[in-house]
Amino acid sequence: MKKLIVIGGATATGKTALAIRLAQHFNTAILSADSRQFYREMSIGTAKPSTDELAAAPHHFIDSLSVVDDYSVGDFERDALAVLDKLFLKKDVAILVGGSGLYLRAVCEGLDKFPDISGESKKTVALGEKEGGLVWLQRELAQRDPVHFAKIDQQNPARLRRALEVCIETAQPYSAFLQQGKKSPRPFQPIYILLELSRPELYARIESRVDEMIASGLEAEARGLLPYRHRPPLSTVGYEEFFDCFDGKISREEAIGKIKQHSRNYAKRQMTWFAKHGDWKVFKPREEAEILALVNAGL
RNA sequence: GGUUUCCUGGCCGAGCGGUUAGGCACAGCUCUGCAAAAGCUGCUACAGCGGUUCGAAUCCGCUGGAAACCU
Repeated sequence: MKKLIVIGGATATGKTALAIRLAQHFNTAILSADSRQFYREMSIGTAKPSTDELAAAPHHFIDSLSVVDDYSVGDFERDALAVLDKLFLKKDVAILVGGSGLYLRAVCEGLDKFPDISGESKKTVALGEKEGGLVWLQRELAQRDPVHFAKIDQQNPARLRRALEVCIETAQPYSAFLQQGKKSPRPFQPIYILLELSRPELYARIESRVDEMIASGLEAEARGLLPYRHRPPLSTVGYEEFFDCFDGKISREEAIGKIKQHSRNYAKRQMTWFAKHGDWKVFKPREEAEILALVNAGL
């Protein structure tokens, strides 16, 4: 059975470095599951691997998209599986790294199959929401899919929107697509490795990493992306704060402080996700020897 | 020394006799296609001391602190 080494962890825990070491050791390639490092226009603010790091091992899904492209977890699941199929023709081990929990899960466990949503359906929902707000979304979904409506967070517009889009697109309830038969089985076995740092260590690393980003020119990168600020990938820590700064809403100093703060908030959410999803073996970033031992034991 | 204004939770900030204002932070959490997103929960403070009142962050007095102006 082929093995997929899955490396998770909050931002700034050292996932990139570990992935490269393991890729070199097993002479294999890395698949990035980072929902922001896909975009070639966003490098400094996403802590993308450096040119040297990219040269140190083959990488997939870094710079694979432009901020004007539409992309979703579903697309990623499909694309990643395709890459893995090819890779496993020649290798017994591959590596999947990233901080986007849902993306990791999509590859390892799979999501239920949903049809693509047309622009029409999205427009219908957007218009309804614009005119009727959250209440409209709630009423519509309650009517079209009472089963799912009862289960989800009814205060969360993003959840309501998505379910409603599926209902409108397919003229079937969203819940009809859930667990329709089993998710397609994976031709590999994941080995889950979670990198963890103590809260103080993590926060200190986030702080210094943000300082490095600033020194490397994050502000200029953000300025260049100002025309794309309303594209989904730009709702990202490190960019939104600078947009506010360019708008004159906050000072540069405040923006930097906010970036640090929001990175901590983000890291906390990631930790919550990883704690609740998946069967992770937890390590400190320095414990490379132990990690290798674990992986070898699994081979 | 005198006059005036101000003092609200970690921070910002409403309030002007009877309400948990609210936002941010912080902490905890949710999660099947915008996921670095989006959402939920917790966090009852009014500088101190007296007084008025059925009831005071809100009115009065004293004390302390801050700012402005005057001499």
